[in-house]
Amino acid sequence: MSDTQRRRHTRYRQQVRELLSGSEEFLSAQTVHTMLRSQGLPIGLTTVYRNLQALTKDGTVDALRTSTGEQIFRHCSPVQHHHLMCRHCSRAVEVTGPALDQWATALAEVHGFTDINHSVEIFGTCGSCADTDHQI
Amino acid sequence: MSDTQRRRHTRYRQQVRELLSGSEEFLSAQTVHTMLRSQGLPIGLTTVYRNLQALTKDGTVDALRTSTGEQIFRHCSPVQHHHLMCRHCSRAVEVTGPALDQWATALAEVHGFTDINHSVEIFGTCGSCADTDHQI
DNA sequence: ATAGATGCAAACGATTTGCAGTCTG
DNA sequence: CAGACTGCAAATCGTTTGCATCTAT
Repeated sequence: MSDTQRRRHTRYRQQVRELLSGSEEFLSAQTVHTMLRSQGLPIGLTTVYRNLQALTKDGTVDALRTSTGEQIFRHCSPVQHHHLMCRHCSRAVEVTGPALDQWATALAEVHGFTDINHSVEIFGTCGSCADTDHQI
Repeated sequence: MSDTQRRRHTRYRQQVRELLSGSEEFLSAQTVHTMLRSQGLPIGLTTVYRNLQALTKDGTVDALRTSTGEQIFRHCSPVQHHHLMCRHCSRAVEVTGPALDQWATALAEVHGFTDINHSVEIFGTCGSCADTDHQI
């Protein structure tokens, strides 16, 4: 749960890393697996999971949880940004909040916390879905 | 997925609601189940899940996900507050951020979103865990 | 009566692990 | 060569569902 052991340089880990580097989206392990397979890479789902885990542990990628409990990953971005997503169509808008980030950091420090990391998820009904008169 | 159907007034749902009303903590379904059983209530785990789901749908309780993907519930509080938690010992501090809440609401509206709901989770290493020289 | 509520067992979906074979440093 | 890495199948774990049985209204 805490070892950042020596890693070998393998083709698959490299591919997983590259795929994430080339996307600004948060992707699920299953999606990463499907994408790599469709690129003709015969990688196994287990390997994808293990590599995403390793990359997360090494701080190469960030991991998050969707509201359904599914894990999603994205390459670490220098700028922290958050998400505004529609609970009906899952449309997502990336937003940043410098003030918010500072607040979170300061707040955590005041409470004696270090090595801070935070995430903000805003859920709502987007315009088109509201129009469609979706039942909640 | 969207029906707030007519609910009957039953002993079990009442107990689940009361248990949550009496706690400021976020509790998992399993915990709620265990607590009710230890009170001598012969309720089934399935029923706990179904009631927590119903209460969440009716807006009586709020549901969240832990970093392990587990769902946790708490009675809705009039004031929105967020969490600062230690990634090692899971110690949590409740914090409020009026400015943040306004920012989130305004931001969502600007993007045409309605029926907004947001959550902020801040993770870090708390003082005691940092002292203990925990391996990351 | 009649539709919602409940319990149990089986089903599920995402993630993890055991194990044997493979490959990197 | 030793220790990482990989794949497959089986195991977990939290949560959901099918179904027959109760029970509130």
